[in-house]
Amino acid sequence: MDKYEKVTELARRRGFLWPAFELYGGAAGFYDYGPLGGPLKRRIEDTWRKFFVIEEGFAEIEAPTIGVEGVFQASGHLSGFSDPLTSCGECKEIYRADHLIKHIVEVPDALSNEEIFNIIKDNEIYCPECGGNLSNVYEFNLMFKTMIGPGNKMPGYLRPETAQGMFINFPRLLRYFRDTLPFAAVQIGKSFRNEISPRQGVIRLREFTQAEAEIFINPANKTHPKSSEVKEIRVKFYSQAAQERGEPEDMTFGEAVDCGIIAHQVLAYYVARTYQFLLAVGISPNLMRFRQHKSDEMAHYAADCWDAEVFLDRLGWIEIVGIADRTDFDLKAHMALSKINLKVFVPFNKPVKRQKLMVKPDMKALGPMFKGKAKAIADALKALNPEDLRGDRIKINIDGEIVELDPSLVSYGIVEEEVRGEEIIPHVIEPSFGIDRIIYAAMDHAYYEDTVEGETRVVLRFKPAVAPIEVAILPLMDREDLVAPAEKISDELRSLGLRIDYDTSGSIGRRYRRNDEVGTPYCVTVDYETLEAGTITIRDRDSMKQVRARTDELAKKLKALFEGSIQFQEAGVPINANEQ
RNA sequence: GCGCCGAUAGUGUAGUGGUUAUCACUAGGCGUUGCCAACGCCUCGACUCGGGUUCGAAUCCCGAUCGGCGCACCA
Repeated sequence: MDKYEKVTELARRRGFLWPAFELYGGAAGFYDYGPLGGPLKRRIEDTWRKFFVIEEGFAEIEAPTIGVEGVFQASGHLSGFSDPLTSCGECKEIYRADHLIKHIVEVPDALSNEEIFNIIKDNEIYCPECGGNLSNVYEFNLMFKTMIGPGNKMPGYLRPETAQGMFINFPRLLRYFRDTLPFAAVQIGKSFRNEISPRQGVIRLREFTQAEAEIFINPANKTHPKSSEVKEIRVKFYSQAAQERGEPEDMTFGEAVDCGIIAHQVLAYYVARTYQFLLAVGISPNLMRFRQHKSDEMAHYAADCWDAEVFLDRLGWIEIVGIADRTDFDLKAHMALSKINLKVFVPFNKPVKRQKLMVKPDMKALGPMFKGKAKAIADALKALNPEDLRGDRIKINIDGEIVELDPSLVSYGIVEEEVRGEEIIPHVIEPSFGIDRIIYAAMDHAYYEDTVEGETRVVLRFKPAVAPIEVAILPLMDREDLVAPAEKISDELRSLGLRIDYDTSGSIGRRYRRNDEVGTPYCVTVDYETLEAGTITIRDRDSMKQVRARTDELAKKLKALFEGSIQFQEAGVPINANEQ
């Protein structure tokens, strides 16, 4: 059994991840989070919130998972997500139908499936592999479609990314942030892609969870005020050049920006924050690297794009986060389709004085003269240069018709005006996290086996901040005199908000092993000394060592352990379990 | 979507055209047990689904579903 199998088997058996709809035969690409997977996911999301909502001050919003057509027309998902396919009747090979006719038609995108098929037939195109006949052209769209309301009037689509929710709320977000750049909004939620062939468990899902941030910045200033806080952090960069060589290179974020490997400070800062977040949820730094998109895989509008990749047993290097400078692509697209101004007014430090040509058409004269065309003529006049306005006759072109005017019909002059700022379209830095993949990676990297007295001990070495169970309360034996105080301790710790598991079944060793397997950082045992001396023992998952502490100090000690303000040995008096 | 391979308790497995489907671990109960998967007894628990062949199918055949691998896809 390889590690992938061990981890997925453990995840299934102990209630982290379950294939969805098992009762009815299942469906590929859908998973349930079980009683331990649910809390693990929530705690990883909460850690993300701590990093990006609390510490970075980004605004968390929640948009519908179903979007109307315009959203995905503008985003490009409706056209870009829908590929015309054709397959060979002989060898069953599948082809992009539009790619087969690229040498015949300039823009195959513009054609219907039927037109593409006709071109394939008329030009006698056969299967490039075996020469067989090609089937009808059909559409495969990765968007899940539905209907909003009765009557099939309004199509809706399950969102393929959470990002659009931030883009289409841009005007309200801008107002919320008092019309000032930079600002950012985030969203944690479900996205949906009707993948052709979901594989590899939770790595490729049809319904999955994303945590995305859209950071709107002024394109003229791609520096970050906190970049000095991360510039000494050293990671493995797998830049375009490094990929050519086949070897990632170790350097600090400061160096990566200085030598131009990362496009700019803002991008570097959020790549660094991503690194810190991934460490916080238990991704191993040795099994992590940052890979730059090659120019041919980068979206055409992106200025630079870095993926956080983790190494997973059997699966290899898997992308878990993408951090892209999407420039002004998204806002421009929504501006073009919605006709809503999504620009931001950015004031200059000092107002600029500027000479400006002022053209004043004499509307009183032009109106009666040209009637309906008067406005078009006036607009054309305003667009002219001073040279054109001089001379005996002014010639303008209105929809191909040359109109000649007497110069007396328009007056003009140079005026001085004060310009206080300019309208810009913000650029967007987008860190996009695949939460499900991060959860799987956190389990894979936490998985650990050792051998104790000839038995294999399986441990998930979760960070306490993400462990689904934080403390197990275990009466040494299932006896009333031990059970009663143990229940009391459980209730007290629960009232403090700790995730407690209380277990009396089987031997103490068996319960330790069970808790190791689900990653419980600390086990507390209640024994006869609890009754006599008012003390309990605390057991550390990773070292299997125990200390004895006062029962009335337990909550305080646990809190300190979780905060990392004390070492385990400082939580009480060390004891050697084997001597007892 | 295509090709190859697979599917038996919670997990890992044995096995067969014909009595009540094997074993281990797990889980639950009782007893025992003073700190790292102890022990004894008891108990729960499965042939992925649909169709066909057959007197009889969990076993053979076909299809579907799910999973693994390869190809394709991954805006």
